Amino acid sequence: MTATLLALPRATRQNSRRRPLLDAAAALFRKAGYPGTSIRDISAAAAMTPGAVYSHFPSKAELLVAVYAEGVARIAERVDDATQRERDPAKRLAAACEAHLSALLDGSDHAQVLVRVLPRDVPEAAEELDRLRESYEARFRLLIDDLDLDGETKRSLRLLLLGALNWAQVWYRPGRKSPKALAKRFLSLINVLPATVT
Amino acid sequence: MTATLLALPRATRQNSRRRPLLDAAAALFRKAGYPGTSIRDISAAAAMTPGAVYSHFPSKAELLVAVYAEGVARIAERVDDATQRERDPAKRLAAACEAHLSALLDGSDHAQVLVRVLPRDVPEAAEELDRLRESYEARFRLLIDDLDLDGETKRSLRLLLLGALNWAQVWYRPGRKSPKALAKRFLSLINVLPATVT
Amino acid sequence: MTATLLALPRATRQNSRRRPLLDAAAALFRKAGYPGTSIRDISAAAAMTPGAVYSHFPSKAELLVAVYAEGVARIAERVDDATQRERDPAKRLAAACEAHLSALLDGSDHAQVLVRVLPRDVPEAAEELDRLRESYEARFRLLIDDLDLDGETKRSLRLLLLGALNWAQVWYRPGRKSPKALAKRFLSLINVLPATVT
Amino acid sequence: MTATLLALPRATRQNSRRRPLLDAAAALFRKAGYPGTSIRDISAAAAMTPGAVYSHFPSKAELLVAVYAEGVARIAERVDDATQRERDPAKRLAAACEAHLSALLDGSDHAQVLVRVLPRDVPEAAEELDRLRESYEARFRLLIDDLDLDGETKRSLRLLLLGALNWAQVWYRPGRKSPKALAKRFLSLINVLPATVT
DNA sequence: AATGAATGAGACTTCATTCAT
DNA sequence: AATGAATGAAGTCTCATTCAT
Repeated sequence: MTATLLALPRATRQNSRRRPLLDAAAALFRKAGYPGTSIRDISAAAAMTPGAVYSHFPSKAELLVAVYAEGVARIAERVDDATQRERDPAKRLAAACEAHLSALLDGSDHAQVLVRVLPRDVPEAAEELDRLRESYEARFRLLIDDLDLDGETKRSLRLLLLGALNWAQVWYRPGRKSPKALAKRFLSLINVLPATVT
Repeated sequence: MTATLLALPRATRQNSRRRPLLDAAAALFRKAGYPGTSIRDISAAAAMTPGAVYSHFPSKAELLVAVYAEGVARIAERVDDATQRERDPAKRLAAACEAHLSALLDGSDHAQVLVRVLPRDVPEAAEELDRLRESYEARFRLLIDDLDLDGETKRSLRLLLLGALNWAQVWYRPGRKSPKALAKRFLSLINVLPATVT
Repeated sequence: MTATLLALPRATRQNSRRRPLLDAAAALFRKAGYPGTSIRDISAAAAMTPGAVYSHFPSKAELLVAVYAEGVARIAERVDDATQRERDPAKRLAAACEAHLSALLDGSDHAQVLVRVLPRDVPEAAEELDRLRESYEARFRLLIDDLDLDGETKRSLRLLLLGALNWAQVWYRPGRKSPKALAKRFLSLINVLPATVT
Repeated sequence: MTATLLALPRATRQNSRRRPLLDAAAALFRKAGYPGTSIRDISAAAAMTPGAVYSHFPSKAELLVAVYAEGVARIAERVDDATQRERDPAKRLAAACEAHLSALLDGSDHAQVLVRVLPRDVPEAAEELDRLRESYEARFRLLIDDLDLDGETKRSLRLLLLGALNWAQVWYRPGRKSPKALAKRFLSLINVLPATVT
């Protein structure tokens, strides 16, 4: 058994505590926001000492960046997955919106942090966080580009949809209506999309 | 007459520093958010000592509540003003959206704080802040109630519009396009509104 | 009516708020101790502003001294009253102990402050407070001097009795046994006093 | 062996500053009382920064509780030691009283804090402090239970003795008479104890 | 990779007191 | 005699981060 442990690839052992740390941080950032979460809180939730956190991340802001990056990866995976099942551009956009909202309201803590913690509230990392968000939202640019609309309308449509969906985290309470159904409802109000998308 | 003479200066003195204090707080909360703004920052901006702040407000959270209340009053005034100029329900809603977005992006610091600082980030005051926001957003409930739509559509329309508008504070950069024009663009994408509203 | 008010002797009007102030201070000092009571607390309880307190007393410590002085006067009056009804020295001491304990546990806030707030906890006024206490406790010196005991025994008896009685404020809870009965009990344990004193 | 080597320094390091911290706090609490002692005072006396105190105790009140607990341990040890040398119940009680008074007037700062700081002056910790005091004073209950007295007399005797002894801290000045001699004097005045106890 | 103690700055808040009015 | 705002110092405590071990 000891032999097995020692034989594991170095990287695996090294990062063995990185995973729980990242998850604990994601859970707390989502619940209490970035300033509302202390390194002590995170380390306690991950069963470490505060100092140990710095063996994995050089600062609290970098830890947030890592959570953000994972959030992007997770939500992107869900959106990409939903998108690939459709061929019609409007249906692809609709599927993306549904997956997006599901992830933000119901999904992993990491994904929810994308909207719970806004870059402007973490000046030290704002640029990086914006980059990460943008790398994800680029999907919506592309999806909307496939629609037969003029440029200004495309931009407005993107901002309208993402804004309405992201803001849902402010008012959403679980139980009433599923995120998917909410997204469908929103889409049904858009006049540049065919009524058949949902 | 004597009473008037004695009462006036007193009333003036009493509130003389409350106004700059409130304004300084609004400016800083808008710029840096609630946790990003310290009592020291505020008192310095209002040319007071930190302790003096507590002659006017019993806590930082109560100071925020006062800013919120004023923000609500200011944005409500602008929206009400715009609304009263129209008779057609759809046009009234459109005017409200334009005024709302103008206030949030261009208007007084106090109004902008409504969207810059979210209740969930200030647990001690969250309930009160939510009440204040709701007292303002009730206007949109009423405006949408005048449209000829079913209840579920009304609710979705309200959430879609307010979400998209509120979220604009996240991506908006002054210069490009006016808040009013942005709002018009958003409204033009809504299929339950006549194309003539804007 | 106005005429009446103005016609009152000057001193009376001047000190009209001194009484409620003193009483409020006594009540709060008794309940919460000296450091546990702020000028704000006192002024609020007396329906004044904090600044107004300084129209009557130059400092918080001096206010305490005034309460102490009144406490001494009140407890002294009760003890003197009880004492004068007896002729036998031992009975006079017993009556004094009973009155003393009654005043400390049941009596006016002012008297209770004598034991609730100890001079050592208010360095600025310690000397004055000690003087006041001593001026009161002198009664017990005199009463015990009338007993037929040697000097060292007199001193020990005084310290034993006053200590036991004063400390009662620490453990006493109303309801069980009356202060008078408690004092009698204590006295019945003293061998230099005749069994008939109580 | 390796374990021992690694474990010892660690254990040593862990508690190395707790001891001076506790001692500094005890000394200051005894001298100036609880509200009269600031965390800054304590940390300075222990050659730490104020923040470092919180590596050892979560609050000032908890620090006091720790001092109290040690005070109880120390005075209890002295009383138990004195008690064990005697067989006769009355003599055991007398020995306890002498040890008790010695500890309170002459003993370690920690023990003196038991009487210098009263639970009622620290509301946040009052319950815990009372528990600690009671756990110590239980000894006197037991010692007095061994005397041949009725219940009410036992209770009065305990309160009389402990009160008189504890109050000594208020008037005692070193030099005149030893604590032991004082305790003997007090005991000699008690009629339910044989004259031979001292 | 981890510990736990420590730092140093800074957080909010309280308080006795002062003072112009 | 009173007001209410202000001061200035000090209060307890938190926090991200560092570092010897």
